[in-house]
Amino acid sequence: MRITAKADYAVRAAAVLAAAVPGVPVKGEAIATAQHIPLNFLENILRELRRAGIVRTQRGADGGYLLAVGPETVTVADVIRAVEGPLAEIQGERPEQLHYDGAATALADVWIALRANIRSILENVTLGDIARGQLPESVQMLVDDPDSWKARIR
Amino acid sequence: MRITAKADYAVRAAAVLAAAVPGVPVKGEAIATAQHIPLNFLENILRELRRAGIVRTQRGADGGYLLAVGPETVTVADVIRAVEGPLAEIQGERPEQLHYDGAATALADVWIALRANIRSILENVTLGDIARGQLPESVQMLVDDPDSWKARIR
DNA sequence: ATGATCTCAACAAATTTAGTTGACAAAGTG
DNA sequence: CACTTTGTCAACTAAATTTGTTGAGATCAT
Repeated sequence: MRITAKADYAVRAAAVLAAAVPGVPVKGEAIATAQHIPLNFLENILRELRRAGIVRTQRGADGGYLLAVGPETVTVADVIRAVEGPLAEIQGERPEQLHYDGAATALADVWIALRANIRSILENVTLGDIARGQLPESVQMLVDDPDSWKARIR
Repeated sequence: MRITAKADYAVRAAAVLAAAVPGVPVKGEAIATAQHIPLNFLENILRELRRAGIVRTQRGADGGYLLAVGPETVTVADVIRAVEGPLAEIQGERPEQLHYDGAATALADVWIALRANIRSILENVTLGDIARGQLPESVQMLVDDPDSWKARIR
């Protein structure tokens, strides 16, 4: 269960746009230096966000990238899906398409529940939330629980 | 956020052992055919589960694999950690070790909350639960919610 | 001893990840 | 118009990860 560099970069770049003055384009290079993201790679990512309708672009001098929609209407899940596809996959299949035999039959339900819990975080945090530094209460409750911060030693 | 074939195989193999008659070894080949897992790959995985103290082995004729501990004391999270390392990583780092700048500062908390929600499923389902086909109520509630089954169209 | 079974290191093909490169297109400025 | 700035895009690539396979060996019960 890993978040790739690409997905992480995408959310961070989108957060920068969410925090920018509305209507004023932010240059790719400004995003790259602010978030320490390789510029060329970032441009690939921003182009995918544009194709997904999350980002708008302006070419030429004084050009750059802008959010295509309001920061409160785009969730982290939207951004990740735009660059990586489905939020949760098991061996490349969506959880609801699996079927297991014998002793493992109930495992399919575990994956369904897992995806539901992943969604309940990623679909409830918007770019605006991140840019403002104010997460929804249901998410903040988890952050405030000391247990959430403990690394489980293997 | 994907579950690899290896992690999926590991949980399914462990579920087979959890469902077996206690004390009687199950042959690798029996697990492989029951769950449609390539035998050689499965043996690699079972060896890792043995090193993690989850599985016990018996060599020779009438040998095979057994759970080293009670099925109710091993969680899905334990099995996945044994073969894949930490449950949730962002760019190879644990969530609590991240720090972001500027507009993305709050993103670190999102990853913490995400891991907490992943754990609340995977650390609360045991191999016994899966083998019996009876998941904990908090997990089953999510499975019973029709929303959990909908594929989000991108 | 013998056959069944697990052990282990090494190898390897395919895929994914994380980028880089270079030619091009559009927008604004002088 | 020429020129600079910026995004667009396809193609390429190195490294890591995933998903296995192979073959020689160790161990156990009979």
